[in-house]
Amino acid sequence: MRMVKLKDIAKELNLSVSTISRVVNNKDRVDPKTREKVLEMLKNYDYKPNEVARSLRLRDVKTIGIVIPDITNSFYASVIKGAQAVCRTNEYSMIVCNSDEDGELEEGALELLLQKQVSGLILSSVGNSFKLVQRLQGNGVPAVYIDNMPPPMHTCDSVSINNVAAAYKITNVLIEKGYKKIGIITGPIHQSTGSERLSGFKQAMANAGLELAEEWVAEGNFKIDSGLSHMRRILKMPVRPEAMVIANNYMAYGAITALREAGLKIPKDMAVVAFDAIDETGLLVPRITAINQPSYEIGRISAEIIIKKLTGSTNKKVYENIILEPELYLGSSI
Amino acid sequence: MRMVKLKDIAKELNLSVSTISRVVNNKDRVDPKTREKVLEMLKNYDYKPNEVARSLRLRDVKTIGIVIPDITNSFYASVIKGAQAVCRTNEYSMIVCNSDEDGELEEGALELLLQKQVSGLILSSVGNSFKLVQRLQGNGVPAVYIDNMPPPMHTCDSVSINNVAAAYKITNVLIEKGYKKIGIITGPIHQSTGSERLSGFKQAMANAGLELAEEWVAEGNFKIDSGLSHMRRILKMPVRPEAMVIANNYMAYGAITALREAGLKIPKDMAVVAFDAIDETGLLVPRITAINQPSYEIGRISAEIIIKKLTGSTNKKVYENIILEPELYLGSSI
DNA sequence: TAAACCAGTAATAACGATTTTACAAGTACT
DNA sequence: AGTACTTGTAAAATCGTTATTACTGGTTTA
Repeated sequence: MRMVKLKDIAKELNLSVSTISRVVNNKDRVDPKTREKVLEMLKNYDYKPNEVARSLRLRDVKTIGIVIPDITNSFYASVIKGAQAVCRTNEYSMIVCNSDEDGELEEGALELLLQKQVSGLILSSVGNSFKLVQRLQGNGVPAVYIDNMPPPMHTCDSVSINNVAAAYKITNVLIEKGYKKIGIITGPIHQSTGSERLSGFKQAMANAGLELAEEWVAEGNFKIDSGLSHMRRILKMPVRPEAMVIANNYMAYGAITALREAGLKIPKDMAVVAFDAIDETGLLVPRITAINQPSYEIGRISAEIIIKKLTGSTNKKVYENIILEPELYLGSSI
Repeated sequence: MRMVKLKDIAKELNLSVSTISRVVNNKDRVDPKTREKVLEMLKNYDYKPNEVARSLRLRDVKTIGIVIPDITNSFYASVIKGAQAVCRTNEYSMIVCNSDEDGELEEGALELLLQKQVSGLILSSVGNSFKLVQRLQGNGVPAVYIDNMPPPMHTCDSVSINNVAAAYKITNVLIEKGYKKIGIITGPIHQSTGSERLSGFKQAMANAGLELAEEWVAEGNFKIDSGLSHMRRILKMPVRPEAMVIANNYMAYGAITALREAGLKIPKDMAVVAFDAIDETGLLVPRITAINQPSYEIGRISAEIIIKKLTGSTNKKVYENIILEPELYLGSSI
């Protein structure tokens, strides 16, 4: 059994396709009596318009593409969930692509989305796909960067937190507690999240007049293993830091594991602060003090920006750079 | 700047659209010299076919739809990731829909996917959307159920674990350790996961000749709160179970929280076993003994079944019901 | 009463691709 | 030399919609 189409309904009622279409789309210029008849028949056959044909004709697929590094990271999952909620109420759907933290795969995903003619794009970039994004934008596709910002940020929309300020803030929490020997495991330096969090950390240290020990500054890759290995390495040093800032949740898991391996207690032997909701179970002891990004909101606002640009009369060339306020969660890890 | 299309290239080279199309699709019957010229021009303009038009003509959108209750649940996120990997290598994309555990929203999502003409469907159903799924199948769209099975399972493909056997097994782990007074917090009884896990539990109890105390059998809803409140209630009873089976990860978080509130230790005061990877951080103490579903595999195999049916010559009316072996993780919670 | 207008409908032309058919010129075969 | 086949290309049909234009009666207007 094939799907019933306008033509079938038209034939059944001896009407033209265009009339049926006008009924479906609730346009005027159709006799109330005819409309009645058509509506009944549509219901009989349970007619559902073919969105592919519709998209082609209207040149709009009503679909937002999202490319993120890892969907199993609850931060990104939550971003997606937020964007979804907005999409649903606006009858948009979402094509979700995992880049697996791989720049090539990210570009592949973007090309796919380009070909699929997505109406809008949400992107957390791990590579340098900026040119592709510009092409999308050139075709009238609004693009919102989240998490990692592209080099020339002012030519894109974005929704993020102020990573420099956030890192500054959480480092200061340590400093105010009296910690002086502080290290950091940050993210890849070529990603804005990595470099900005490092930068905020350094500013806080400098501002407090604290010496920054370069051997306690490690560049991780935002994955568990890198938190584990960097912390293991640091723990072997003749002089250890008293506290560590860890630039994301996964690396924190690894770092904490390294501390436990070494039989060290948090915060007695070393204090730990981090980024992202470390523990969605709420069961981890001690609770880790962390900068908590409003992930759901990031997704929600991103989708709203896109839909506003698509449906509203706002100028597409005017870009919004939304900075959200992260939440500081105070645990007992310091 | 609009997107360049076949017609533009054709005009530029004084050729017909069909010739360009044949070059793009690597069909024969085109002069090598012409092909050369065309290829160069395609590269010049960086031509990318419009997938919407293509999909309409070919009647295939090369897209798999997936509807799951909650993308922030790492189980489902992992399913998606597995399916994605397969989709990527086969140049399919995925439309992801959250049902938020709501039957109505689930149906809405399915209708959307139907209209979008998705090529295949992966579904974890929380309601009774079976009729809609049948309609999809009637249109030649392979549908794979995961997690929760529909009532007449033999008319659909499915990938799951044997929930009865798994519950039986993990209950037996408790029994072999010598626990006799055992309770359970299961999922909604109208969902197969809920009822089957309860059923396996009951079989294990009966088989061991243990008495089943009905007041220790609670029907939860797979969310944190329900684990919390049911466990609180059970802890207030005059006679407490010595061990509890919890039917999923979220309810386990709640149940463990209730135990901690009451100052009870696992497993000394009460043993706990559960379903799903309780702790992705690997930091929870004690580690919870649990049935671990191969979520990534479930996604991967689901997508493979769909793509095989779409591209292969397999009969679409022959359904596969894949039962995967879950992993038993032995923690120190018993 | 003829021109102008209107409501209701059908016919037609898009949207951007692929596939089928048609056709022209060149080559092979009898 | 005339037919048949081959090769390369163009033209047309198609996918299922929506939007524009054209047409048909009937009603209003000058």
